[in-house]
Amino acid sequence: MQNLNDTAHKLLDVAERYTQLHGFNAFSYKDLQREVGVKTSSIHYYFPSKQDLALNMTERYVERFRDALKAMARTESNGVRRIRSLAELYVEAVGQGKFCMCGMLASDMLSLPDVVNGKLCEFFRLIEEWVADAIEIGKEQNEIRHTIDPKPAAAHFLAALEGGMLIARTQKRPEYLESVVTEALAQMTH
Amino acid sequence: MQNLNDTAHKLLDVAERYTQLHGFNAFSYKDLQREVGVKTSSIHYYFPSKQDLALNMTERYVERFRDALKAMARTESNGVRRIRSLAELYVEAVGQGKFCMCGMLASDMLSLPDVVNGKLCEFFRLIEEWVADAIEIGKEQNEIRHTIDPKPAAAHFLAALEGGMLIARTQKRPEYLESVVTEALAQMTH
DNA sequence: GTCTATAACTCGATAGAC
DNA sequence: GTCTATCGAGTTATAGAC
Repeated sequence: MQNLNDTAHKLLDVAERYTQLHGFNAFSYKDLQREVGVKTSSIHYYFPSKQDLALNMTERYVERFRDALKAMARTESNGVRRIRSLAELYVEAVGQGKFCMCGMLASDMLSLPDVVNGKLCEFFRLIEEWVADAIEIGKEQNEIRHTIDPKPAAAHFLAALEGGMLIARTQKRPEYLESVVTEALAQMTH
Repeated sequence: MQNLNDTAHKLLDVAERYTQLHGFNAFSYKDLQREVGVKTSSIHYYFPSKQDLALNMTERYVERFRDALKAMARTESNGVRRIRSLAELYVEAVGQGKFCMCGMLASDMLSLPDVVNGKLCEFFRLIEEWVADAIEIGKEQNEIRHTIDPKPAAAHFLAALEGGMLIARTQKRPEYLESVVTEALAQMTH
């Protein structure tokens, strides 16, 4: 991903935003041309096919998200608050009318190459394990109940996060997602 | 919805399946022509625009789902088992590689008319209230903890259901959704 | 109601000059 | 790297005969 120049990154930025707002199949190279100021034929120079664009976009996104998770783990040692800071990212995105980029791609999975689907699985597994770690820490800090099994609880939390985002966006109510997160944490803590 | 003839219903059947598998913008009138055996121009006779198709499809879906919920409530008086029977529908759909139709439309909401979006909100509210009722009953039957507040807990459960479906489908693992449901119920019950 | 024929448009993608 | 020009295919939608 680091072997892409400035123009390529701008193209991925716009593609990413369109994907989160409208879906990957709902924007065209012409949209990128209009927003970045580079002709569609030049876009094909960077990404020969739209599937190449999908793969590069997803790889960059997952890479950045992994870094963001590491940073959050570094700056927040409290398990529950660590989970809350992840949820903040999602709430903020919904506030901008966006859905999770990988969630959006997941809904379009049948029209995307398998390698992209693999990246989506990697993304979800990544967050799941990060949340499981945070839950484990929360248990050690005696804030999360000892009856909670970190792994399935993390899968459950991630599912609620993705689904809550989808529903909150539909209803144009970011508070919906906040309420889902609050309830999720309430059920896990004492 | 009852004022549609047999051909119209067949068209909606196929449109519904395509939407759940690929998304509303990922199939064309030509796909319907191939599967139903009616020319695309005839499809426009029933549904002048594709947005009309979207609205009719969604209205019929919500109407049928409402009936299915009523039937489940009638045949199952146990709150927890009632919730489980709803989850069964979702698990079965994932087993067929499908996503929730309204969840799929929710991801395409920006390309759909507002009236469809209204139907999606109605759908989610419908399920949420149904689940809240089931939780209330589960509390009365002393299976669900008295500390659980039905309304936010129902929103949380619905979110986990939708998100779990999305992730399970991505990973081609219906068991993922089953595990999410099991965890959700475990956290709510004693 | 269903058909043939076609309009009008958009899409991803390529060739080749600079 | 970026451009102009264009191809071929796909899309929704309409007109009009039967």
